[in-house]
Amino acid sequence: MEKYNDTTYAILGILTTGNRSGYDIKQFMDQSLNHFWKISYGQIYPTLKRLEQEGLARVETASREGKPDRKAYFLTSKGEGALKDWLETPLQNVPAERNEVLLKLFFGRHQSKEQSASLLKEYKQKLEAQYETYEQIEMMISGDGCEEGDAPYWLFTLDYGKRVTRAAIDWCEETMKKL
Amino acid sequence: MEKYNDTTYAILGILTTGNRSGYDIKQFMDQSLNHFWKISYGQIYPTLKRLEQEGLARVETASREGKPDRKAYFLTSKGEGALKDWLETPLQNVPAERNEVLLKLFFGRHQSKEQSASLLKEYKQKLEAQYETYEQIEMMISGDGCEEGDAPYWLFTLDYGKRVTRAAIDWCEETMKKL
DNA sequence: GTTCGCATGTAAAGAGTTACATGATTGT
DNA sequence: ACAATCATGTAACTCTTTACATGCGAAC
Repeated sequence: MEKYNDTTYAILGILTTGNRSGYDIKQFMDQSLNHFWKISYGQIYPTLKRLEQEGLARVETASREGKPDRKAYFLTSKGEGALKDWLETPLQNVPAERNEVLLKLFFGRHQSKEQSASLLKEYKQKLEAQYETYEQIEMMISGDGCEEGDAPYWLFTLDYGKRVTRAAIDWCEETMKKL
Repeated sequence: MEKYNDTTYAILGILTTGNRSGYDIKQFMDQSLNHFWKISYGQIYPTLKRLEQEGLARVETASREGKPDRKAYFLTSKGEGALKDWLETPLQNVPAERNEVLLKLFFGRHQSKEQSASLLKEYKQKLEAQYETYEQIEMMISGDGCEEGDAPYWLFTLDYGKRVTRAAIDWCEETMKKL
């Protein structure tokens, strides 16, 4: 069996949500998975092509006068199987996130306390904005029938984002005091 | 002025700590920056070469009979300037960390509750191991004269790691209950 | 005698972003 | 007129890892 990377499985998974075209997938990702998985068109379109070539998805091309074609991708049973296989595979690595703020603070000895403080302040603001975004998405999902289907799982991931972001905000505050 | 990426600045910064060779840099990174910045030899050696070519560092090669040469790199004043300039530049992006666990949980509808639970359990174990690693490094740094020099800043980054990891562990526990 | 630590480096492959190209429609 | 949204896609570039190549000395 071919090997795919996690990004490919992300796309495979999104196809189960009813988002069918490359464009749809990008939209959906920007709204829902953005806090833990980003992706660009430069990956989406070639990946969809490959999925189709290898029988994990089939495509329906709708020609619409004037407008560009709209290609809708659908998972095949082989595709569904591949997704489930991947879901079952144990975790490989919990990869360290790269954090520019920590990297700069690590070398903070070489700058003034004020500079370190403004770095933390800037970071805190971005984290707070992120936190609000999570709350907004949460409200959108929570609305209708959130006890069923995908919604509970989506809310779990948002809860993660909120908790971790909250912890980071607290750290910013505490660290500013210690400087 | 040339443009460098954050990885290059990480190496530049490490040169201020007294770690001089490519090998030293890798060792130091694996011990101290591992939780927010990883790097491979494939990046270190070419980067050091470039730093030297562009005058940010100079190199002293020690030929030792039998053994391979040992190259020690030292920051030039130009290199120190470049590091300080980078430290002052505002944050560009707080890039979303990619998280395989969240990605799998997001599509949790397509697997059994038991499978989702074991995913979380596995993740929790890795996080707890990570937490312990942070505590061990913390103890090593805390030992001698930790009020001076780089130590306080290094402890800040470890505190971040601990807080965020703790939040993630809590989330694992809570989410397992909700499944 | 084999593995581990020291110590350097390169080549190839994979992953991912950015910029570009095309072109219709809709709203300001 | 101009920008935004819809919609597809490719090429070039950057970043990063992995695998390989070399070879000594010490420990087991």
